[in-house]
Amino acid sequence: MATPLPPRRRPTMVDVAARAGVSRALVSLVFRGQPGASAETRSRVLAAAEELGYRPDSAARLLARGRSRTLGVLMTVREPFEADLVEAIYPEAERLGYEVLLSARTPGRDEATAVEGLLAHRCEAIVLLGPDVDDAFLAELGVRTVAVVVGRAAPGLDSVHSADAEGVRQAVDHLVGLGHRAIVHVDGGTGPNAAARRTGYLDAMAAHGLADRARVLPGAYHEDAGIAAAQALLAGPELPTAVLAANDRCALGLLDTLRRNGVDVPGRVSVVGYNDDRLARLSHVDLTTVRQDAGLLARHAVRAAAARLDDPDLAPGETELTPELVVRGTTAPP
Amino acid sequence: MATPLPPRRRPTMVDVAARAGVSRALVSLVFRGQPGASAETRSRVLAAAEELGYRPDSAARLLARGRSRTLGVLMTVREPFEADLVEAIYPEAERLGYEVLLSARTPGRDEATAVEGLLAHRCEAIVLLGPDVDDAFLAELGVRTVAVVVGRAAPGLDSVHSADAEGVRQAVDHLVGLGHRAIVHVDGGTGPNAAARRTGYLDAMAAHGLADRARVLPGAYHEDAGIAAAQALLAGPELPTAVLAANDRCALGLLDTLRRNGVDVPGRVSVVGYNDDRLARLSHVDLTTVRQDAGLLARHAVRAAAARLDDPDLAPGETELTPELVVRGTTAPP
DNA sequence: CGGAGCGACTAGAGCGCTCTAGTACCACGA
DNA sequence: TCGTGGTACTAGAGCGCTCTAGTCGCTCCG
Repeated sequence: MATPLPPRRRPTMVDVAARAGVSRALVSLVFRGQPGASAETRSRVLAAAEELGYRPDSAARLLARGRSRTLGVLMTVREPFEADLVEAIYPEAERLGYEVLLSARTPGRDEATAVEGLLAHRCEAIVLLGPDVDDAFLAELGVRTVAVVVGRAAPGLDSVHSADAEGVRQAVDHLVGLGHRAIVHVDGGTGPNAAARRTGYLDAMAAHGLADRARVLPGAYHEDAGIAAAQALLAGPELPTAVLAANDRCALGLLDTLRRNGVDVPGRVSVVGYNDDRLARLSHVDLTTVRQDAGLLARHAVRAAAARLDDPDLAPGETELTPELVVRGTTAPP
Repeated sequence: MATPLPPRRRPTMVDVAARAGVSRALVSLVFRGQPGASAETRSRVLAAAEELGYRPDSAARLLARGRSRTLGVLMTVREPFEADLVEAIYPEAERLGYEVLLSARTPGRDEATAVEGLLAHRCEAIVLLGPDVDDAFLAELGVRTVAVVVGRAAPGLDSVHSADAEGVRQAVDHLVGLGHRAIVHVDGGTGPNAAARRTGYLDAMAAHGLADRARVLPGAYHEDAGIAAAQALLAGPELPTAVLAANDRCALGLLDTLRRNGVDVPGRVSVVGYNDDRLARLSHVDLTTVRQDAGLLARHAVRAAAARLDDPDLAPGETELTPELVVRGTTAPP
């Protein structure tokens, strides 16, 4: 019993072929589901593979076949809206016969690094979720590979995003309709689309003849920015009657800080978010927000990538989806 | 100008070698940072590669080299605590010379599928974050590859988790110390470690002579469970003075629902979470919770994987880290 | 002056697959 | 009898790398 375990080598096609008494090529055929093997042989091969615990090596497969049929997705690991997107990307990719590889940007790992990782693993196309990089980087990436940008426009590349200005306009319309005049916007700073949302806000205010009431507070796309903005508002001379946050996470920070300081929402101040991510929908949050349909965005992105892989000469397209205001419990007449 | 673009083939080592006027092998040497190339040649090779936009193909590299030096991580895309873990895994993996590939379980994509994807991409080891599968599956995986389980014990495999019973005990001690007697536990249902936390709670209560006051409410590891539990408590004959939630997300739902129903936290009811994920730390949440050190868990997990890859005969080990109660603003004397 | 030793470089096999171009065999029709 | 066409299968090249076993000049030393 002192025999050492055989060096538990991963079984290969050769092993399966030997065991099934056929050639390597036949095994390959069977595993690719191609015709040319009799039903009887097919099942013998499958059985042999099963017994050996064989599973095709995708590196070798990748190398041999020109294509990897793998989609790389660049994401942020703690962004609820991106989580919604990722969840919707998997089924659509599978439907089109693509695998998905995820790579996360984190505080210590920038987008370039994350993308390089995906590229080295031979992803045929990269889907970038809300990338926060400059257009030059994207353009260069677009030359090197197929890239689809989700969540913002990207000149020269395929992009899928929602009409931010339109979404913000709906939110402003809603608030004005309720009777609000003092409507503040906490913006997304230099984040993706922040500029679009900001100008959308300013334009919408102007359209209602409230250009002089417009007020933009510097913010960002996370809770802390909402907290800071709320504190700034509380410290100011007078609270606005409504706040339009850069996104839901920002709105959450804002909401909570206001409430903790005794400000009734929506009684005294109305709050509107942006994205309609899972957090906003939680019944205890019940945030009025602008919905971007994550499933639709994801499906469009995957399809754009697939279409471009099928035909590289396709002109890059910008898909703009119309967002939709979802009125919930954080808005009311002033 | 009608010349079609040359079929934008990805450049290979051969191209670089040709351009630099050296052999393929030399280029390989340079890219692996091995000695054996003069500084002058080295920079010529690098320059040629740069000009061509060459990047090593990791599929081919993987195939040629026996090892892929890639770690697969199974995660849930919307779990804040797992996000903390993932963020900590990257730097540690890099330090040890491993790449990281992420694969997400989602409602429509189970753990087995996610793991298969990683395996097909030749991950040498799989790190499973809070897997919700049975031990048989884990055991089988452990035979097929190197697997490290994070967040729960796994017989026969390497695992890294914190001492849940101990963490819960600290929380109960803290509450009892504040004067609480009516302490309810909203549990994690069938989720990983839920049982450990539940018995930890029951034991701790018993240790304080409060066995007959112990009360467990069925719950789960998400906000909705917290909301439901809060509603159940509010509908009950009498509110407890303290609630110990299954995790932070559950605590959050609970907290918010209580507050929205006019229950002062911590004035009337104290709430304790579990995990200390980023959400709990947000200043507007300020949750008293049991901290599991994500960074430490992640580092241990990566190191365990690496150690086992270096020496497959290593006995599998269970690392239990001691959690630590973090007292914040949601607990006070009854 | 004849190697030994060393640094710089190359040839070529092989990693586990895919895929094209076959071969072998069996009806079946003329 | 000989194709003819179809089905079942195989041989072997090649994907882009790595890595072992070299070769080719040098310098250096006894």
